[in-house]
Amino acid sequence: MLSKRAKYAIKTLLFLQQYGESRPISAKIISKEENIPYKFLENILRELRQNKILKSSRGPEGGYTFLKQPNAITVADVIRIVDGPIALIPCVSENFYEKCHECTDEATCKIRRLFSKLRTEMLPVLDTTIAELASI
Amino acid sequence: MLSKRAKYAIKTLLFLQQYGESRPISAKIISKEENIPYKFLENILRELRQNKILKSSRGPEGGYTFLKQPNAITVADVIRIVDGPIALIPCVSENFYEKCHECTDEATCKIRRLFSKLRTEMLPVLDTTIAELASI
DNA sequence: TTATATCATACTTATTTGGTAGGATAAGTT
DNA sequence: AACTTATCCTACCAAATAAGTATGATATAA
Repeated sequence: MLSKRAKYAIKTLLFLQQYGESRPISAKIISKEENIPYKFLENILRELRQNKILKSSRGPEGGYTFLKQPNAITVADVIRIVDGPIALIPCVSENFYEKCHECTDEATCKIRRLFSKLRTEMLPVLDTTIAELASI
Repeated sequence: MLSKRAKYAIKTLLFLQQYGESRPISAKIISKEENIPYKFLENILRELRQNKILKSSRGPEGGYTFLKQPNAITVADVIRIVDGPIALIPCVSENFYEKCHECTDEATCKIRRLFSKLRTEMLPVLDTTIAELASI
């Protein structure tokens, strides 16, 4: 399951794409409009900034805008930052690889093979950019 | 992420497919061979039995065999029984549908649209049967 | 009758998720 | 300078879920 955190993050980026082209948008506004708990949103925004997706400006009229362009940010990027791996088992993850604890032979593991295929099918869908997603 | 429970369940079914055609296989053997904590495995086996995937026989020489045939059990079936929905957000799940809490309009929700497509891509992969998976 | 299994309920423990609290810091406005 | 509006940061907390255990009852073949 996608976490609320990730869902909020995507919603936030879609909101910024729609209203934040020129001026920064504050967490307060996003929180109110997208129905996201304020303090929780702050955490998410910080994470997006630390990962070079957004930039921020302080003070009145401050808020958040894109650092990376919306047509260069994929949904997969956001999920990886916020939730971690796309793959459903760690041993087929490209970005968060981990050996399965009980697995004796990765090369012949049938589950691994299936979930590797699954990841392969999932990725193109999640490689949709925020810009594309907004215009769907 | 796939839970360990689900992974163990699939491994168990693969094991039965390989060694349990004729005689029942005990939890003890599966536990040892597949490296699954015994008592935890018992829970999983019970769930699979209650969901008409396996049947059991008691006493010495007892154990578990298929009730449903391996070519009629899909990986998706197992995941649904053990973990719940395949879909990554509840509002696009066929078998475990739930409205998203903050969502105002499901019909126009772009996230919903994307994750609906994602589910559509995932399903054919997970509709692989245990029999097919064993012979991959 | 004994050994080997499943069966059932309940409990525990660790991790993750979804937040909150409280205050520091920066910047624009008056 | 004071005030307001905002981000920034660390830490904490509560509920839910995941993963695994404990204890004992029940059935069955030898």
